[in-house]
Amino acid sequence: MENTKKAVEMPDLEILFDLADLFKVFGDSTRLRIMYTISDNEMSVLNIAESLNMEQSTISHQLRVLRQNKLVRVRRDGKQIYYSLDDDHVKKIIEMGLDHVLE
Amino acid sequence: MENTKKAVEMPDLEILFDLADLFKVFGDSTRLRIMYTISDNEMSVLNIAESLNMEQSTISHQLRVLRQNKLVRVRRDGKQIYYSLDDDHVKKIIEMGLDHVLE
DNA sequence: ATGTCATATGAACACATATGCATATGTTCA
DNA sequence: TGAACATATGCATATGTGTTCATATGACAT
Repeated sequence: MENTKKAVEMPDLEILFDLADLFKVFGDSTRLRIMYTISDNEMSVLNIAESLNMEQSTISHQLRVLRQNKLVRVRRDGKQIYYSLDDDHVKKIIEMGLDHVLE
Repeated sequence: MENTKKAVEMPDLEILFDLADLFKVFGDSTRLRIMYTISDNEMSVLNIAESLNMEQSTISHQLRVLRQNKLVRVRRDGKQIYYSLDDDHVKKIIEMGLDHVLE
């Protein structure tokens, strides 16, 4: 074999759009902070807002984005709604990026 | 141990901004297409543009973004400048995202 | 040096997006 | 039912971003 690199076929355009949309979600520091905040424990919206010292509505807006992209789990308990990271998959994506940034 | 999830410490804000900036780069379908195009072979700017059926300047602008984020390697040969993906690291980030999108 | 080709850059525009304010929705408890 | 609390949503706005056009920069050959 001349070339050791495997040819990676380009996914369909539609999938590429979805992929770009996914990475867009990770491309905002507020959302990253939210993800870190709920990475080990679920948290209510207000708790997240206080923890990050930001407006409740800002957090709520961004949580919606995370929800729509299936990156968080949601659980209602009375008046409060608790959010947590959906899976370790999400953490891995972040860690991969972090590796690149830190090197 | 009650909680099996490891507590992941939140990186400093400055690093989070860098991290968000990195993911922003992946958050555009044109740049993703460019990355796929040069993932197994280096390619000249014009070749990339023709291959994706886009303006040369559009590609050039986006290649600059990729360059600034150290995601591509650059090699000059005469009048042409050849771009290739910087490392397999980049591919892994894309694949991670793809896994999430396709599931 | 001049013309030609390849690439990069600047400006302008259209479009997307993050945030904050005000308010609506939904839940609990009295 | 009504008050109090938690969350979500609509709107307005400021800021960011992708693309195109025109042009500059740089390299090569004659």
